[in-house]
Amino acid sequence: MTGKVLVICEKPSAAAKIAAALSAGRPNKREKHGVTYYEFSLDGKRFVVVPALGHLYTLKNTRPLHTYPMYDVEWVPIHEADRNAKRAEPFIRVIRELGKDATEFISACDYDIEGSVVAYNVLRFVCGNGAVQKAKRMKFSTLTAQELRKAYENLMPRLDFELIEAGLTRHELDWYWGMNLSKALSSAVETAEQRFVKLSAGRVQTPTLKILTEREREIEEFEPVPFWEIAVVLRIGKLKVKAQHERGRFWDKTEAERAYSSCHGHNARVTKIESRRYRRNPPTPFNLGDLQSEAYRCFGLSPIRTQQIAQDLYQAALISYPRTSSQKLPPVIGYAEIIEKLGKIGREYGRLAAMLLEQERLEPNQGKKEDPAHPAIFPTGEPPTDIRGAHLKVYDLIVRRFFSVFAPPAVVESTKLHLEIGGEPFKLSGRKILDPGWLEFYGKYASSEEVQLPDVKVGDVLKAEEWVLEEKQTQPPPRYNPASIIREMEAKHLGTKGTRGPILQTLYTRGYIAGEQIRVTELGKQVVKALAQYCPEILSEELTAKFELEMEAIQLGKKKREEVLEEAKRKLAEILEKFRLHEAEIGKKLGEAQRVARARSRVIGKCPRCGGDLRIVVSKRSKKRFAGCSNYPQCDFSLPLPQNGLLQPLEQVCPACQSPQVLVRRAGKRPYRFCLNPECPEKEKWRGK
DNA sequence: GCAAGGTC
Repeated sequence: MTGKVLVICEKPSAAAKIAAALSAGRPNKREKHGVTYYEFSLDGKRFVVVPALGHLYTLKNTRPLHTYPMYDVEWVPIHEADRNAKRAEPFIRVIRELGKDATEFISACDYDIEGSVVAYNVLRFVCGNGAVQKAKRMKFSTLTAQELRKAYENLMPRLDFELIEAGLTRHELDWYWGMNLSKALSSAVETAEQRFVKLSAGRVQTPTLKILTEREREIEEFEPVPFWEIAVVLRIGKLKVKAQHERGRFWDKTEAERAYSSCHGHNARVTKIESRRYRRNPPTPFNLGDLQSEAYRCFGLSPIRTQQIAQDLYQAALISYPRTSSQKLPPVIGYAEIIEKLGKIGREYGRLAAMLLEQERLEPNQGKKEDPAHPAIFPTGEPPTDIRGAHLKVYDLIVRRFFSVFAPPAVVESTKLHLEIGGEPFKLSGRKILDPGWLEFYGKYASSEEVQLPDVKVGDVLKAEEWVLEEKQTQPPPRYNPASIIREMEAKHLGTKGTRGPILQTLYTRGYIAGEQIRVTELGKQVVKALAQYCPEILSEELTAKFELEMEAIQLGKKKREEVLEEAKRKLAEILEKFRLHEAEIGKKLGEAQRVARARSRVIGKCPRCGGDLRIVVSKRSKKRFAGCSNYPQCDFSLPLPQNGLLQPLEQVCPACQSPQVLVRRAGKRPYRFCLNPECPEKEKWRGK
């Protein structure tokens, strides 16, 4: 053997696949300091394939961030900057030890700007000694053996420096903008009120907050307009149906009343029947965003919780890599084999799998979105052994979705009956599923419901039972919920698949937003207002777009990193200077808003004794927390609260007893609902056990 | 303290 090749991979699972592909399935698996790596020989050389764990290095300020602006940052091992990143340390150690006598280096991280930076930092900070100049690059778009081997055969002779430069710039720009603006916000409150409030702004979080604030404004400014609707309840045999006036909304009350009195007391006559058949195509394979959206719709799981569950399922080898944006399933994953294995898991899966395997062809209905390193999420076919609760629900959703994408389209017939009631035109719409196709595979997660229509023909007279004139009001646009805002972020290219959930969580943690139906707090509004005045750039998703253009220019060699960074510093200096001049007034408003938001976040519900606000209070004497009335000492109503974990008031009252509830979040545990009523019938059940 | 990005 004449040399030693060190292959650096993005993560442990990628290292396993890359080693297997290059060694034709025969790598020697080894372990050092708890890190698994692989060895084999190839082309007369000794290969060592090691994993990173995503970014092993991060940007850190070289001196304390007491004042702004501040641009002095350096790359440090991530465990030195983040106490929760201890597990990264052994990876650096292992790579250092194995790389000592390496003669060649290959960057085999994901082929995107972050992956390029992961490998580059490892090469320059861990391997040293010209590793950067010597290193070659593997370029692949999925981690399949075939493509990995091809990538090795067509090895790029040098690192992808253009991509690396773009990535380094992205990190620094985000740090400059985010840290400095965050510091400016917090400093403003400190100047005005001599107290510290943790505030933040950033390229992704702030435009997201802006979108939510805009919706808040639309809702506040919304003026409802009254309208009238006319419905007639018809009975045909056992079937009871509701026909609507063809005009839908009447904006004029007298017109509505005139139409109502015309039809009142009359039966309906069928004047025309229109029906049309159409196909509803199967859904596309899940990427992380789609899974988060569906898990929220079907189970009410928050995007961040779904992400955790998917990660757990992935680590249990039950599903493929979940942090993907791909909606495509390449044939190499082996459709039939997975479906067969899933079929053995249970009777229902068995029945569905058999139906799919009987089809002439297995071809997934793929979506348009792609991912540089991973296919869409799919079940591996491994039998789940010990999964329960939400994990089981998400697993089932993923399996059924996987089945569905191979199933035929559903055939639906929609029918519209035109009716005449006392000279007024009415309509009755129905939907019938002629062939369920994929709907049967998606099962209870499919939303399409049939609307049954009576079997009638033109000229038939249907008996009317009830005539209804209803006054309604136009509704404001709906509030975003965690799933819909994440979809919006994706549509506007804000954040990445893995960061959208956590960034939304940051907005909650800062107290900028609250509630399942997301409302922007007074604090969130004031942050947006202050930034709108002094730094409109950070509010708009265009900053992300601008960043992308700059990154592209760097990748094309049209711009230099230093140039882009200097430009950002100049811009920020200008913005921050103006901001500082108004620190006191900005800080006063932010501080006041923070108090309002904090007070509101403690309100759990109404006091059942006096109607005041029931709030979370911490006892001065015992330091214990309890729910107390805002009218204390006039009203001394109180209830006990759990003492451990973070409490989050819930909008919905307890389904069993209609009392207010809080969500209890404890580190590493599943959040649970706590009903304030000590006598809640649900708790009685538990006591009995 | 404070971002956004990767990872488990």
